[in-house]
Amino acid sequence: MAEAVTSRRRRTALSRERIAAAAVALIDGEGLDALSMRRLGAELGVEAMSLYRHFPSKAALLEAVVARLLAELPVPAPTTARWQDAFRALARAYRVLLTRHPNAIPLLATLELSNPGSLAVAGAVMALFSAAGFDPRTSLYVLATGESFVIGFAYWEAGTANLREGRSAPPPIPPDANSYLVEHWNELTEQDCDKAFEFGLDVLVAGLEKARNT
Amino acid sequence: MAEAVTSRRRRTALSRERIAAAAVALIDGEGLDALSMRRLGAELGVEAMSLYRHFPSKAALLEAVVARLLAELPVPAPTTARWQDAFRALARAYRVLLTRHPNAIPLLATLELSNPGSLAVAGAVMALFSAAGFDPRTSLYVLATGESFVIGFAYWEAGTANLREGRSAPPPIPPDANSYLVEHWNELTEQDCDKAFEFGLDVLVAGLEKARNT
DNA sequence: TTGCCAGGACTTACGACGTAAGCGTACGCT
DNA sequence: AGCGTACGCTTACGTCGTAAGTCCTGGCAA
Repeated sequence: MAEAVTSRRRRTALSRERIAAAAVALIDGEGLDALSMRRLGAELGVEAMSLYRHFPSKAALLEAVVARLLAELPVPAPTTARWQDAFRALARAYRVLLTRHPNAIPLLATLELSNPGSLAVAGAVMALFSAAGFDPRTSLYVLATGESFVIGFAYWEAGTANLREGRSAPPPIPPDANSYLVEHWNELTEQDCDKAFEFGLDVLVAGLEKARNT
Repeated sequence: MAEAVTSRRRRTALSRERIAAAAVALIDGEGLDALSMRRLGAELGVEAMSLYRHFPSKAALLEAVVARLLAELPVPAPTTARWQDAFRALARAYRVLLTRHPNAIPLLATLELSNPGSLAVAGAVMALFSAAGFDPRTSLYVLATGESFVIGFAYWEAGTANLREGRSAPPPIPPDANSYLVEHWNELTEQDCDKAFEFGLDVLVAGLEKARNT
């Protein structure tokens, strides 16, 4: 009876990993608001309070969720590639992460640097830029600028999603809209977020190149 | 009895304006979570349900809060100034707004473009950049890039506040931190957000100048 | 002046939330 | 065989947003 020893346990045992995974699935599938302890418990075939055996609070659970999401982001290794390319690659990877988990954006946006995963990435990024010739203080500013752009862009993308997909009132142009707005309404509703992101990336890289030479 | 005619009314009458103002005050003073209908009612000397006479839902109230906050942002008028200066001025003004209401950042970050105030600003900004020689589509990208940076930076600033003010564990350096991180820990804890923001602004403007000439 | 009406605040109630406290049980040791 | 403990369950409290209905009061018509 080596295998079936545990008879049929309640399903498979609860664990931090399993709980966090279910939480991510729930957030992705039904939004951040759907993630309540009771609901998450139900999803796992368990009562809400059972989860507290594995996490001291919902906040702790959310931390684990963030860590799990951040693990999807490859920490950049020291590389021989041009720093411009490394920067672009990292920013794109971060955006992909946020795009795959749009409902988790607020979680990742309010990231405290106390999060170990977050610190690891931050350290690697700063090392990368220092190696590229930026001084440490400036490397930090570069990190702040890059991360700000990616996070902010995720909100932009989410905030204009209704517009782009025409899910809000067909043309909700307010009557008092300024004339420029009406004239170029199409630009707003037909915008291409990939292109906008790449535009921002180009701007940042060009600006950073100049900053590096001063 | 021209004045005291209404005898002593319950205080001063409730109104959308008064409610929204109290909501902003409550958010600023005690955080977004403190804003509950019951609590807000109490703040106004009134029961929670009375507020529903003036707003159909809490979401509607929050919209009014956002509108009120956005009204603090001066909509840029067409100007003869260099577009670089106008861009910087607007970004700084937005940051000031977010800094004065840090607890409201999530509200402003999730801004849908359906918000009239938001649309007005967006239109003005795009008009400004078009006048500066960017084509309309590119003007939109510029708007997206700039707003993303400012919003994202507000989160960065909020997320590193504990670190900067040393309110978190004195040095919460994780033991497995990469060596670069340990070595330059000071850069993280002593960072100057004003300088970081200005750095990002410089980068953006330089990058935009280059984008304009291509 | 009297009477009515409507607007605006109050009361009560429901289901969901996070979580404190304590209980029962079945597994893995010795 | 017996026991300790890890882990899930139950109950309960105070909070939330808000649906539904009640009651007071001030302003106007007659």
